[in-house]
Amino acid sequence: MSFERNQNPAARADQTTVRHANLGVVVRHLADLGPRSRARIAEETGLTRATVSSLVAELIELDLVREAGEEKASGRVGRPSRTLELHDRIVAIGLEVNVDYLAFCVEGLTGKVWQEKRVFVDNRKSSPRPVLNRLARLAEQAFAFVEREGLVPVGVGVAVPGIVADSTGTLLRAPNLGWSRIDIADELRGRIGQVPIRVENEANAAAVAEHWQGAAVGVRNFLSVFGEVGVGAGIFIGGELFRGAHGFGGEFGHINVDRDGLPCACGSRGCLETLVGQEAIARNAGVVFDRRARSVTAELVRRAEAGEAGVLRSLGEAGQALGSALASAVNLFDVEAIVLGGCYGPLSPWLEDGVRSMLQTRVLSAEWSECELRASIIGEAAATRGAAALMLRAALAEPWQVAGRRKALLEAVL
Amino acid sequence: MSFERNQNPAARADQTTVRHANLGVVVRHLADLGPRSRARIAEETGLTRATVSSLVAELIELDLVREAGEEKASGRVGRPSRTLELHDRIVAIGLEVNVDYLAFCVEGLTGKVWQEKRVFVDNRKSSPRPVLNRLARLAEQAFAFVEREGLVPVGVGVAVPGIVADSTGTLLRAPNLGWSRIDIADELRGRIGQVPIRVENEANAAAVAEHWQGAAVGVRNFLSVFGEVGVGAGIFIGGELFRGAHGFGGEFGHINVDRDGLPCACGSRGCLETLVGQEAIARNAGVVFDRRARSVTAELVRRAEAGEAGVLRSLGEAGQALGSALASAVNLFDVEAIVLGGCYGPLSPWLEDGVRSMLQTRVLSAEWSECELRASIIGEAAATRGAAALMLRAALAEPWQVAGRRKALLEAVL
DNA sequence: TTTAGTTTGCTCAGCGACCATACAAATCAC
DNA sequence: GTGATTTGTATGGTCGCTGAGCAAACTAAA
Repeated sequence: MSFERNQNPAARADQTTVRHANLGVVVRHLADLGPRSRARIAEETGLTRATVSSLVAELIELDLVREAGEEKASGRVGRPSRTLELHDRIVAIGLEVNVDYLAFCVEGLTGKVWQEKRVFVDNRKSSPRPVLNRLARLAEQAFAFVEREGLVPVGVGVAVPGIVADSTGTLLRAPNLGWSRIDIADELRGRIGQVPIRVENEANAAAVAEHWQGAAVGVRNFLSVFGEVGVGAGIFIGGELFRGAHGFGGEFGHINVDRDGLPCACGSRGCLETLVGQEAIARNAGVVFDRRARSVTAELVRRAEAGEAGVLRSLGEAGQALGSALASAVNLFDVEAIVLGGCYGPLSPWLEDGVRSMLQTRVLSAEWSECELRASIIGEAAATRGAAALMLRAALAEPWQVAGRRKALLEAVL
Repeated sequence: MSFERNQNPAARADQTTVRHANLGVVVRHLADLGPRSRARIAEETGLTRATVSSLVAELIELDLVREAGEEKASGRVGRPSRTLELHDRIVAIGLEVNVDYLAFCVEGLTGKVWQEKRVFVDNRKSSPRPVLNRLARLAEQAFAFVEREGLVPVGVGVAVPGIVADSTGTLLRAPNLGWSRIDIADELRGRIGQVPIRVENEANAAAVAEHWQGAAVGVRNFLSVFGEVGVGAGIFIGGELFRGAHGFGGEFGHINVDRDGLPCACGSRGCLETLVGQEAIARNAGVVFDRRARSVTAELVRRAEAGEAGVLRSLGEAGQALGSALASAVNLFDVEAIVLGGCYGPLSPWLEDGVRSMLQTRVLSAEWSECELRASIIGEAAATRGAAALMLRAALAEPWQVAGRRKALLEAVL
C-alpha cells in the first residue's frame, strides 16, 4: 500500500503510465505553483496545450480541479484565459493520538484548514480501547462537519507517537503511551467504517505538514525534529517522506549521544531523548515537571523570557546536545534545512545558538553548503495536519485513484 | 548529470518515456536474474512477447545484449528458445586514488573483472598534479587493454577519499590527502581525452561494488562502512546509492561519538574516525603505526589471530564504538543490512560481537527487524570496482544513452 | 515415419496517448 | 470595424504496447 510517488523499481510502463504521470504533473503543478491557465501550464510543463486540455478535462471530471469562478479582464491582449485551480472542497481528515491529548482536523487540498480541535486527555495510562473509542468519536465529528459543509473527503490520516510498521500500518510500540502492537487503522475502521486510513508516526506526520504548508515548503531535503515527550524526526529526501526499509527510519530520539548516559524508556541508555526531551530540559532547569500541566513548554518559555538563569543554562545545554546530534544526522543525510518543531519551535530562540554552533563545527560539509535552521511555523497542530496532508499528497500523487477511494469512503460512511 | 534511475520529480511523460523505461526493465531483468529467453522475460515482466522482441532487438542493436552462442537441446517440449544474455564485452574502467595507492580495473557488464591492478604510492604529501599524471597513465593502460581485447568501454569511474560535490564532480576536500577543490574529471579529461567520467567518494563506490557483486547483492537498503585511513559509509536506499542534497551524504566517519573526544583531521573533535579509524585501532592496540607499512590491517589480523591481549582489547572496544555509531545510523536509516568493508572486512571476526551487541540494545526497532551484519567479500578492490560499476549501472539505467556515450568515448580515445 | 501437441518468436491490426497543425473564439489596439 | 494576439479545441500523424494469429522447431506418442 504505497501511497507515495515512489515507483516500483522494475515496473513495466505502458500508455496508462504516461497518462497517470501527466495527470500527476498537472495537478501537482497547480498545487505547487498556484492557479493558472491551461496555456500557461502547457508552457511551463512542456506538454502541448491540446494535451493539457485533455488532462484538465479528466481532472475536472475527478473533481480535483475546477475553473475559477469569475475572470477579471486581464488587460492583456488576446482571448482571455480560464484560470484553473484545485478544487477546495476536496479534504482529508487528520487525527492524532498523543500522550496528553487527542486531536482532529479537516484540511483541504488548497491548504485550507476547515476545522481543527484538540481535547486534552491523559492517555498515558489508558488502555487502547477507550482512547480509540474517543478518537473514533472525534472522527465522527469530523465526518459530520464534512457532510454538513458539502466537502468531499479522500481519506483519514492518523498520527501516533510511536513506531509504525510500514507494511501493515500497525503501531508496534508507543513507549510513552505504554502501547504495543495495535492495528490502529483496523480498530478505527471497526468503529467508523471501511474508509481509507493511513497511520503514521507523529514526527513523520509533522514533517509532512512542514513540507505541505509550513517552514519547509518547496524544500526537497530537510529534517524536521519534533520534540514532545519523546523526540523524533521526520526526514524528507528528494521531496518525499523517507521511511526506510520497514518504516522505522528517522528514529532520532534514540540515537546515542552519551555512551554511559541515563537510562531511557526505550531500554537503552544515553539516548538523545534523555538529554533534550521536554522533561529532561525541564528537569535540568529545575522546573518541577508536572505531568498534568497543560504545557511545560509555555512554562519554560515564560521563565526563559524572564531571564531565569537555570532555565537559560538548561536550554543552552540542550541546544548544544541537540545540535551535536543534528550535526551527525546532517553528516549522514546532507539535508538543506532543519526545522525545529514541537516544543522546540517556541523554545528555538534559546536553542538556536547552540544548535547552530554545533552544526558549524561538526558538519563536515558546512564549508560548502550551509544547512538552514528554521523554527516550525505550524506549531502544535503539525502532526494532526500532517496526517491529513499525507492523504492529500496521496491524492495529488495518484489523482486517478481519487474517484475510487472517495467512492469507498462515501459508501462506508453513509 | 544524474546517471541514476531517480526521475526528475515533475518530468512529463510521453511515449519515449515508456520505451526507455521498458528498455531498462528488460536489460536490468537480464542483469539481475541472469540469461533467459524472450518468452520468459515477457512472462516475468508482464510485457507481451511481441514487445519484448522489439525491445530486445533494440538492445542487441545497442550491443548491450546478445543471443547466446549455442543452444543445448533443452529436453523440453516445443520450439527451443534462444537464450539472451548481457553482452560481456561491454566494460567500464574504474580508477581509484587513495592515500597510499592508485588502482584501476576493467570490469564488464556481467560482473567479469578483466583486469585489475594496484600500485602502492604514498600520495599523502604529493601535490595533485603528479598523482593525476600517474593516474592518467594507469587509465591509458586500461584503455590499451580494452582496445587490445576488443572490448567496448562505456565510461570511467573514479573513486576518491574525500567529499565530492554532486553537481560538478569536484573533489572538494580530501583531508587525508591534503587536497582541496580539484576537478578530477576535468583534469583527467585534459590528459586522456573527452571521455565520460564520473567521480565518486570511495565509500560510496565501495557500497556500489557490494551491491553490484558483493555482500549486498539484491539488498535494496543497506549501509556499507568503509574503514581505511578514514571512515566513510555508502548508503543504499531503495536500491539506489543515497547521496543527499549535494552529494555529501553518508559522512559516517565524522559523526560525533564522544562529546569531548580527541581532535580530528576534519577540525572537529570526538569524531567516530578518532576512535575506530585504522590508525586509532592500531594505536590503542599498541601496534606501532608505520605509515609506510603495506598493511596495518594485515598486521592487526596477524596479532589478533595470535591472541595478543592488547590487540584483542582494542578491537573489542572499536567494535563497541563502531556498533554504537552504526546503531544510530540504523535508527535513522532503517537499513536491512550492514556491510563491514575496507579494513573492517578482515577484522570483522573480532569486531562483530561488539557491533552486534550494540545493534541489539540500541536499535529501537531491533525487536521487529534484525539488521543483518555481513563482512565484505570483495575486500580492498571494492572502491575501484564500484567506480567502474557506477558506470555500468548507468548503462543499465539508461541503455538508450549507451550508444551516444560510447561514440564520444571512442572518438576521444582514438 | 507420421501426427499431434507445445512453445517460441514474429507479423499485423488496433488502440491509446502525445504532438503538430489548424481553426474558432474572445479580447485589445488602432 | 479591422487586424493582431492569445486561448482552447479539433484533427490527423506518429509512436509504442497489446492481442490474436501464424510459421518454425522441437518432443511425444501412435
